[in-house]
Amino acid sequence: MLFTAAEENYIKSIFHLQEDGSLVSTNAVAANLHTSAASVTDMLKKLKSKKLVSYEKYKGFKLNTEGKKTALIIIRKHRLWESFLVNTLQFGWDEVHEIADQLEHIQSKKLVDKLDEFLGYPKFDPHGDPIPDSNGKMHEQIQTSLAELAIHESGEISALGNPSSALLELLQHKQIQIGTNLIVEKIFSFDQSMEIKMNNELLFTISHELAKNLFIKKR
Amino acid sequence: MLFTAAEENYIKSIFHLQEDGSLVSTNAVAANLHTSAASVTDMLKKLKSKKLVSYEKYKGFKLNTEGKKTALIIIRKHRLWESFLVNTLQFGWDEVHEIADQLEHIQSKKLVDKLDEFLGYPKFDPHGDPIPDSNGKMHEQIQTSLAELAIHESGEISALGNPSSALLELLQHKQIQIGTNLIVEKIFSFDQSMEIKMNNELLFTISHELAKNLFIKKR
DNA sequence: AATAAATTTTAGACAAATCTAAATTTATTC
DNA sequence: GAATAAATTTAGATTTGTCTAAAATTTATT
Repeated sequence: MLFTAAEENYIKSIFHLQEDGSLVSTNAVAANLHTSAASVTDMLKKLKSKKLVSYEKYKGFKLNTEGKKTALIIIRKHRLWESFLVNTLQFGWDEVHEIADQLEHIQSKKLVDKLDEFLGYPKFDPHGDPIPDSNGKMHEQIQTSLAELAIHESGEISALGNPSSALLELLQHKQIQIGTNLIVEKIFSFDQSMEIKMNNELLFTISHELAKNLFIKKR
Repeated sequence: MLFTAAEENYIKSIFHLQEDGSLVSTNAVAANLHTSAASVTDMLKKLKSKKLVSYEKYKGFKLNTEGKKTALIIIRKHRLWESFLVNTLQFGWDEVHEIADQLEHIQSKKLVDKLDEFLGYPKFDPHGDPIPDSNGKMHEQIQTSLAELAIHESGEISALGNPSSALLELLQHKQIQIGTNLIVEKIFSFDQSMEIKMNNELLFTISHELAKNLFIKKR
């Protein structure tokens, strides 16, 4: 099923506003999209007829299963394009949102999947938000970042937050990879840098910035 | 000045139809964009009011200087995105046109310039068409068709005469692409078909029809 | 519980881009 | 050069997405 850019913007907005399973209000969406409440009502009728939301007059609304699936496809595109803009084209993380808001509406599943592959299947975008995979599944942040580990805790590196070329270069040089075992030996309160023992032998100092981008399966 | 996707499509179409400085007809644009003549007339009034075309009722029309400048910006975007899709994301050159037709409408000069830089400032797109630089200047290329080469002459494929999907499919299958080096080994007077050695190893027979559609930079 | 306030929906209008059918202008042919 | 054909424009409608103002409904407050 294909949707217009306007429809997709409403779907995305509703998704972000229905944090848990709660109902969303007309005014909330209107404020979020900088549009009028009347426009939201109009669009809701359309989304209801397309079976993406459950909605009854005056009672609030929320995305149904199909609507959520659609939202995740759009969010996947948005976050992959943001990753591309920051990691590949060297944009600052603060200047990519507007452009990604346009790029997310490009219609081509193959393009998105090839972009994902090119970027190295990143799990998180430059803002640290999780990127849904091609089935709409997100790596829920059950994964702990290394930065959240306490002293003497140990685990195994399971994912990279943001596989930019700069990060990959650093990891390559230090021979850190997915599967590497580590234990936190010390944390300096001054800059929150950590001393980490890798595979029971090598001792590294790791910046807080880097630690936030290394995801760990605890043991 | 910003334009809608619809406006940009008409501007691009008129640009391609006014080869030299000739006037373009309503029907020609309608056919090119698969729309009705009435729609073209409507849009022409709009483009005239925005001072992009010179146009008088029933007399034909053409882009003025500002219109041509705008067209070149759109064409630059289209061809850079095609280069990205083929060179970076490994799309076949026969499957990128539709996607580039969407991407060319993304509004961000900075994005286009950064993409250009990332791609290494390419002068020609995967179909061999010249890419305007950020000032709208194109590297015009004096090209010979393969059919005009004499025996033992050599060169490099630099463009396609008529990149139809049928032609693209043939080239894709034979792994012939822009940049492929070749030398004419033999020409059969019977049907003017040629034996061509590609990249100093592969030997192909090429029909006169195909040779006329392959443009060569001689060496 | 009645009234006031806030929220939401409806009604009617508008701009963009498109269409079909009819009218107009230009081109062609006998 | 008049009749006919082709191309172009106009007139009137339609769809999408938006708006404002008014009406309907829900929620909050005396």
